[in-house]
Amino acid sequence: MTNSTRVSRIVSREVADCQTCHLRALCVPQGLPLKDIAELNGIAPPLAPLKKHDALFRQGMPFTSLFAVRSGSLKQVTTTYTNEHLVTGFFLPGDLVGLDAIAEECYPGSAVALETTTVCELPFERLNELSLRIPALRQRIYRDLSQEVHNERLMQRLLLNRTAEARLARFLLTMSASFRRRGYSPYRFQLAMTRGDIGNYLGLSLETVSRTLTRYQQHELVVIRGHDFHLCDMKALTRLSEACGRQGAAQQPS
Amino acid sequence: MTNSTRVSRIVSREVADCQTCHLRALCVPQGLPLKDIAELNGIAPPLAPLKKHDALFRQGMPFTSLFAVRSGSLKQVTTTYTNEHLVTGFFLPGDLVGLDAIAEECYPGSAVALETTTVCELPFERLNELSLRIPALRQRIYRDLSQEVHNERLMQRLLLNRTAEARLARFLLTMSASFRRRGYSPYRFQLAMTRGDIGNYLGLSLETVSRTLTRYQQHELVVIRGHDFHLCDMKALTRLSEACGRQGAAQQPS
DNA sequence: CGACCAATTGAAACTTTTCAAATTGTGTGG
DNA sequence: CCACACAATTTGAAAAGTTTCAATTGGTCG
Repeated sequence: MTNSTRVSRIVSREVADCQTCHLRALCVPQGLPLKDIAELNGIAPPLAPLKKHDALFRQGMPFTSLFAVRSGSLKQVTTTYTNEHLVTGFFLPGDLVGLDAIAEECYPGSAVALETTTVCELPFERLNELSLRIPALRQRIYRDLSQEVHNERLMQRLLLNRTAEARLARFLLTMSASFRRRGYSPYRFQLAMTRGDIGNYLGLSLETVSRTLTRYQQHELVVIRGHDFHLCDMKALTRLSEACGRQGAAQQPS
Repeated sequence: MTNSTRVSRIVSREVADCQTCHLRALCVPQGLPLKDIAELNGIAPPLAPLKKHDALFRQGMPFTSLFAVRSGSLKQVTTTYTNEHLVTGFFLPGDLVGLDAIAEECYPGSAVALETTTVCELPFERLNELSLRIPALRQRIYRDLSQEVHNERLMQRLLLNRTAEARLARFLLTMSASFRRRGYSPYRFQLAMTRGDIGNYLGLSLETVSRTLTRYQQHELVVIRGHDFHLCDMKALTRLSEACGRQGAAQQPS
């Protein structure tokens, strides 16, 4: 349909720096010894920048690499066999994109740039080989994968039993924490995705997202100007995100 | 409180080497054929049977092993820091319990038997050692973990945008598929968990679960007697589970 | 049998979606 | 650079779905 989402994956392998890229890429939750990181240098060339709406990879393409986000952001969209488009994740600088492809041999969703975005490619074959020689790397991959499993599990449940207010509060706080971990301000950040993307991700209609955000502003919890987010009252947001508005959760299940 | 949920985990560590068994043991999504469960006996000795409400492990205990379910069933319950109890998964014979603990060093939830249940213990250290020598095994672990990530991601989104009717239909079909994979009838099976457990898992109140199930019966899609489930009209259930009752999904997110 | 827990059912309150329309923002071509 | 078209956002009001509260039934176990 729209050719603006064509795949642009032209590799420009002339980049030497990338040391920082590796560090950030592979040290998201926890670091890898520096001497091991050095070994990775050869294998992660940054790709040509993606423009907004460009796909890093498309659902169904054979899995070859993980990608570490250097700058910008992406969303992952999975199209189900019933032809629904589900936003299954957002990726910020430092995130590894493609982890959920390892099992499939193919990417189970498309990664689409939300803005101008640059990534490093980490060919999985090479990672695999390296992981034999570098125990810490193997451990790291295990950890990241397992971490994902756990995060998804918990996030899912947390969202399911919650009101729009709580979901959105949690979303904002999660984003805030991401930025904090990366050394950016947790109080003020830009989110390139649309209200529709957020709603899709959280299981809410875009109208509900808009309304809820408006209500937050009226209560002076946040100030939002387009894609510019300003968290003013983290405490209140935290309280909201924890309020278990619906049952099914707090009870003793047996 | 109730001492019936005491931890029973007696390890017997005499391990004979059997690569195939380990490999098969790791075939989580597919489940483990019944005849192979016997084979596991040598390497991964079954623990003393758990009685209903017994915990296989408790949230926070140091992670040491994965467990393969031999018979019976369990639920995993995670208690959040806000003291909510979330049912994060159900495990049937052939399932691997504990995958999401690898990242944490500790089990991120408690595994509680829903009925009399037997499991085999798979010490993770051994798996880890073996994975060094057996590339296929390492691949298998990667794959299973990644599969989980993907499944969780998709399941989450699918549930989030759906009505109670669709969620429950999907739940039943998922269970049905599990039983089919294990060689049991996909049309008739027993689920030991309570309506409350199901509701908690799906993000619905137990009343809604009950009502929806009743409605299914009125339309003759199923026959349910307590924990005895009878799926009569799989097609209709499938149709229901696919109906995207709410927006946020079907739209082109950009 | 009685106590207790799970399941069912009803009715009111509440939340979210849906539909519709107005407004703002953005990028492109003249 | 402006104007236009198109996308994203906001807002309103009615409809739909879910939860909550409350009461009842059914089953199990000591």
